[in-house]
Amino acid sequence: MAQQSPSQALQEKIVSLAKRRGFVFQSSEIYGGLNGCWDYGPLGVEMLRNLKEAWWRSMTERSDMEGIDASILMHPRVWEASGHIQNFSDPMVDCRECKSRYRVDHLFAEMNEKRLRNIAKAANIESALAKTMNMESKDVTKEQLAEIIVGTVEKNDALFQSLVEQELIPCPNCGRSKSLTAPKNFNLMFETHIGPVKDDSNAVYLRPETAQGIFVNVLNVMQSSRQRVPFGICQIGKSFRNEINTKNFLFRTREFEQMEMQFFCKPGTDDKFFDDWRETRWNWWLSLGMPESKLRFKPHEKLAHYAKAAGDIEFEFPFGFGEVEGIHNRTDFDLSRHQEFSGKNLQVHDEETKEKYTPFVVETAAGASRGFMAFLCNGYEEETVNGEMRVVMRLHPHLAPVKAAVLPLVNKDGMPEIAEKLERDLRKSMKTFYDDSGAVGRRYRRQDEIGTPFCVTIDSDTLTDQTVTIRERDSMQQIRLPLDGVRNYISERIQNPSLSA
RNA sequence: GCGGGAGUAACUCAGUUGGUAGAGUGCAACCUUGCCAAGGUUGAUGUCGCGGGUUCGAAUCCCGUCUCCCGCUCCA
Repeated sequence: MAQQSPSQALQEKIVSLAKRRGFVFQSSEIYGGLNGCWDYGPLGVEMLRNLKEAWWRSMTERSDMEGIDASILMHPRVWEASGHIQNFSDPMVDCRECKSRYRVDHLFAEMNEKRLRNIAKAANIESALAKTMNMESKDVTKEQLAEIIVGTVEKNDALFQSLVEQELIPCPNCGRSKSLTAPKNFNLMFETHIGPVKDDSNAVYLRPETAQGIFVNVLNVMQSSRQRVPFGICQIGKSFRNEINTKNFLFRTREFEQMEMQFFCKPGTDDKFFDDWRETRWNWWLSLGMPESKLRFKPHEKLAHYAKAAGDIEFEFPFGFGEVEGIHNRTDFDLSRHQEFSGKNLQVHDEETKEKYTPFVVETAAGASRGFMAFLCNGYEEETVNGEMRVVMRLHPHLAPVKAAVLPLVNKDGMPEIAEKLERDLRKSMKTFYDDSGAVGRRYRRQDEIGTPFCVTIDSDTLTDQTVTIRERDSMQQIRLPLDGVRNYISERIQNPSLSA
């Protein structure tokens, strides 16, 4: 067995439990699996639905919010407008010697000016560049130079290779010349084709983010719902990114689900809404049982091309802190671009000042798959009870896939019949599980492992006085209740977990 | 994509110098059991990740490949 850290062991235990109990399976496992893809099993799908439901309700139960569900396939021009066509395909090169990999644009961005000028000269683009920028070649800045070179080189692999051969582009890591491979294009969007014939003219993309489905529908939503700025639109849905490397179970996958909200507001109010949403979203994670000690808010140092302010809510996974939700001030970038590319007016009218403006957008984009994994990691706990190890998944009752298990203490004297009837009754209002196999203690532990908050046990007293015990997952304590009060009791405790027994 | 580790039952893992696979847990059935898992009896389940090669014979040796984990890289 390879040496592994405790956190690595923890992650493997969670992955193992997830499979064994039906939370998450690897995709296409009987065929050897598909890299970076996972399936949700019977318990996983319940929990994921609960998570999305909790998000949806918290977001839409307010007067300034509407929901949509946009198509995954969108007009290809959407991705030109969003910048994904340009920014989401980064040519990369490898160093044959030291095995380092670089993005071509990074390669030139790091170079000093002298080298850049030599390259421009060698590539014979210096004068062309000065002409297009309408200035003398000596006045062109280092950054502009790098930008133009990148633009030229990225479209011309032969040119790049000839520059490498001329020893103008050494490897930044090992310094060797002539060691870089030809640029390889990594398109981070999945491409498919509309219609039965595959050619470039009918290419479409699986969306790499759900946001654009909201932006392109902003007029439709405003007109149909009579919302006025400020207001938000939210959506839950799958997105796809052709990641170079998948990693860490559900954390970095090629197909993932987002829970996303775009809030449209007047320029000048965006900073306030950014702060408000950051706080709202932070508190949402806490409301589902995330301890503040395992969360942090990390502001972005380098901002994306569209953002004015951005930061991530990060959870401390076994492998370290990782983003579970991003909060971005996207400014008017997206709507302006769609306005430009579609030719449609996406401005709104200010009643007070009689001015027109393009709304600013504050985005909250939470990962459903990542959140799911975060709650599993957070809930997993091993503790010692009477000298035995107990594995308990401390999931918030809203998230728990099964809310209540019904157990006959023993399989005789009519206990199973009463238990079955109770289970049928409870099933109408919550997800339940009936278990009559083995000793009751073992059945409790089985439920602990999948995070079931309550177990109801029918015993011999039930036969005479119509009462049952309810055993609570975290404390393992039991109370006695009348049989006909069970449903209300559990419903209330799920609704408001802070109520004590 | 590079480097390192791993892949044998649902899970965790044994399997010696090559001789067609075992344990524990789990699962199923029956018995037992009256509140915190591992009492009893019986039973089922294996493309040894996949493909090829060497060999009379491969879980074991060789090559390729897939998947997972770690590090680098990447993550508009």
